[in-house]
Amino acid sequence: MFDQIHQYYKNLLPELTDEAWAYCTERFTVRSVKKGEFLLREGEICRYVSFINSGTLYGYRLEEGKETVVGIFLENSYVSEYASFLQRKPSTFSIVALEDAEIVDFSYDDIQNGYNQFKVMERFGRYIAEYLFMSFDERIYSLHSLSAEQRYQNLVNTNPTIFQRVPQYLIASYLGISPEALSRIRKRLSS
Amino acid sequence: MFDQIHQYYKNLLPELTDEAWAYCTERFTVRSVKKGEFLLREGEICRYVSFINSGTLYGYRLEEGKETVVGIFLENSYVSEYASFLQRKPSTFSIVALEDAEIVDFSYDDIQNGYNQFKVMERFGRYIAEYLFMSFDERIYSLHSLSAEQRYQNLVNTNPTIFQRVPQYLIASYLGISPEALSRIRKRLSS
DNA sequence: CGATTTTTTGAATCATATCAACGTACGTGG
DNA sequence: CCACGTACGTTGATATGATTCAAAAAATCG
Repeated sequence: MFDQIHQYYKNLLPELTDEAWAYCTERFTVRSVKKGEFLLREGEICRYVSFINSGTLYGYRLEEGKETVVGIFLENSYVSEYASFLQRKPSTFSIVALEDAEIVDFSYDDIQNGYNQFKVMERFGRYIAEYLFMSFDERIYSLHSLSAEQRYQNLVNTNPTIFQRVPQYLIASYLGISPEALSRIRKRLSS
Repeated sequence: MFDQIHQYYKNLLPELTDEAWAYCTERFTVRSVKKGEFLLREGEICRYVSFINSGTLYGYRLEEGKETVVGIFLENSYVSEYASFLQRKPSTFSIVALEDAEIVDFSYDDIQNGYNQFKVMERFGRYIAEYLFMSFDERIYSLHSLSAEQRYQNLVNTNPTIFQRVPQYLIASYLGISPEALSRIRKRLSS
């Protein structure tokens, strides 16, 4: 049940204590999310950080009636609207399952309590935030300095399997281009 | 000397202890940076997180012989190549003073030691990373979902004074547009 | 004040968006 | 199991916003 997430923790934080890990496992709750179900709706406060045991989800914002994809979340990583979670303010996007998924929830209160009780948890929280910061750093670089074509190639290189699991028009939106443009880029690069 | 940074700490972290603060002040080093001087050069490992007492700096990357501005750093905030700092890997951009500046350095080793010795410092590091994450979240939104004109207006609203201190062509680069485009946007909006 | 840097303006060009139509794949109910 | 409908992907034509290049105008600095 918690094998994957335990692996993730130990990997990020070798000094994790048994005591702190026990604190976590006692509070984790496993949940099944069916394809098309919402994990979070725009405007709600995000109360959990959720580890994805299996499945794929994506986050989107409604803009002028259209979906803008802000994130794609794959297994063995976390899904959350972390800014909403941290600030306890309404989320700016919704999260939906693209496929049936199994996730492990860890609630805001349990996490804050964990920070208070265990120094090693405090460090874990720091590592998570630092990791997210660095991921965002990459994404800013991509959006700021790369062409649509380069952003596409970047994504294919770092995540070759994503096209087998996520519809192309959602990937296009995530990359900040139209579905037509992505189709043409792929055609251009394949020939 | 450390009044501003003390204010910043207490604001972010009301539970800061005298002991932890003493640890910091004993290790802070104040430095003057003249206009045009480098705080960090692309390729070097960033060894400090620096608080800006006064002055303005900016970070840029060289791309096809041109400067791409990745950040603008104003007084009473931090300047660093934090991804380089955290991972101890070569920085992807340089940092230069736009005006004479006074900064307070806190070194990597002293910070890591602080994390080990004081739980409250560990929390401080978490808060900093969480804050940076949320700033980047905003920037990604801006680059992903707003037009050049909207990004400009956004910047003017959140930071009206920046145009008095930073040349327009650097701001244009930071916004991801050409100086000519920014000039035309300003003309369009002023009329 | 002159020299240099920064900003503005104009014209040509380019990448991507948009709109519309068509092709294809997929899953569901008959 | 096939047929139909819906969702997704591709292609073409046109529109749009931003880039690039060149040059002039304005601001800044020594």
